Amino acid sequence: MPRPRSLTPEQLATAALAVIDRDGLAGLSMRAVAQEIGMSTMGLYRYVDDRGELEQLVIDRVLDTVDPVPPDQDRPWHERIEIMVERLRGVVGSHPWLVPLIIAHRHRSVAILRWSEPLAAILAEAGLDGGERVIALRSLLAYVVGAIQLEQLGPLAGAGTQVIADRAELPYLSETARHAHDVTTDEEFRGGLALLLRGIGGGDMR
Amino acid sequence: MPRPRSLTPEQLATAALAVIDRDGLAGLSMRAVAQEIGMSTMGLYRYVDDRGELEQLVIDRVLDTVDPVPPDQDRPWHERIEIMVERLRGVVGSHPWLVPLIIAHRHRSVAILRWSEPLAAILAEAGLDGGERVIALRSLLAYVVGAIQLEQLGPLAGAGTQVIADRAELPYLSETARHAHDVTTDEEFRGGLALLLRGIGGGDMR
DNA sequence: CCCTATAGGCGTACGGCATACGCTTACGAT
DNA sequence: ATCGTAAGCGTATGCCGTACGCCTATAGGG
Repeated sequence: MPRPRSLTPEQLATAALAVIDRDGLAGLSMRAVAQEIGMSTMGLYRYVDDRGELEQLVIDRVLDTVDPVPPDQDRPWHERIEIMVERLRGVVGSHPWLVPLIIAHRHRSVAILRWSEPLAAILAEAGLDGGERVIALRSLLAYVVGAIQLEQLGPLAGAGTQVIADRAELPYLSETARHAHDVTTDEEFRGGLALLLRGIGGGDMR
Repeated sequence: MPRPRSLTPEQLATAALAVIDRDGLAGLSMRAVAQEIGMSTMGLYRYVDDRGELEQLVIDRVLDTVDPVPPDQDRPWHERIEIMVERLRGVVGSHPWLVPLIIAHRHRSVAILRWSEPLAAILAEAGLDGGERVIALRSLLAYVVGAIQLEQLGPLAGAGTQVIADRAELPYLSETARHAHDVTTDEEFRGGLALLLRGIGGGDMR
């Protein structure tokens, strides 16, 4: 009977994402999103209760693009986990600004659960049960979350690493930093993941 | 010749930390800190250029309390790494509010470098060189950063885990969640770290 | 075809934030 | 006693999220 809505939640999320991609997370405000859409600021509040809900909309929209379909069962389990993890990293890595948002709203996102399900299944298939599986799953999550942030905040090949390399009072650390250029971002991520997977597999990648 | 300063940077950091511990990170503002000290808001700007510098002061003050002294050389290398990592976790864990600040300002903190140095040394002693050591060090850092955040944002024993346990459409994940109560926070953290260390050690903890 | 209930959309206003700018004032060296 | 310097403060600006109340477009019933 009344006036119909003129906006879908997707359009809202898309507009907010456009603002973030253009002006960074600091540029995200109710005013900016309203202007992006061409609506008044307060008009947005017909669609979301508050700013947090808009943020949730954005991260849902992004995380929904992570493919949750279990990879080919013929591959060894550690390869399958690597595939799943790389999918998440790929999606999040293409919107680095909103990593903090994802961290903050992670527990309210259904997409991340749908993504975790095949991970849990693969771990079960690898022979992990009960507490072992809990720990393996959480460790993977911790590694992914931490690695993406490290990558985004201070890339291995960045200026910060060079500063470390020049610090004579930290011999081992600076020597390590000097080798950082040999390691690409992808190698770093996959290398660390491989270490974790080797640990999960008991060392023999069974 | 001119009027002397009435505040040390430590006092400033202590006041800001008091505000955070009392009112949370959201309660941290130049006004709040000024009030805590008993000074006007703008008076603070004689000591810091902007809010970011005050945040840096706070996290330096906290991270400076992390013991960087290398542990007893007689212990096996993986135990020594565990000791170092637990020291960082202990300090950060007692100020959970400022985890986001630490993440954001990590690369400007000297304390974290002083803490990383023995870590790099121990890894070298474990036989890791060049790219291998780079990856191992970054992985440890990524794990620690991620695990502390996961722990703080959604404890394994918390309500979020229960919600997952009840989701019938995610059988493996919910079955995993049902075992979460068996795992304490410490076990989770050490368990994941042990997996990573096992991977670093090549599976045989040599 | 008009009427009207309903919800969409908007304007204004409030309190809080960081901080630029300029003034006043306490102080130590002369 | 005087004066240059830097400490500390008051005010103002332009952001922010959002509570509240108004106006109006619209679709269903008459």
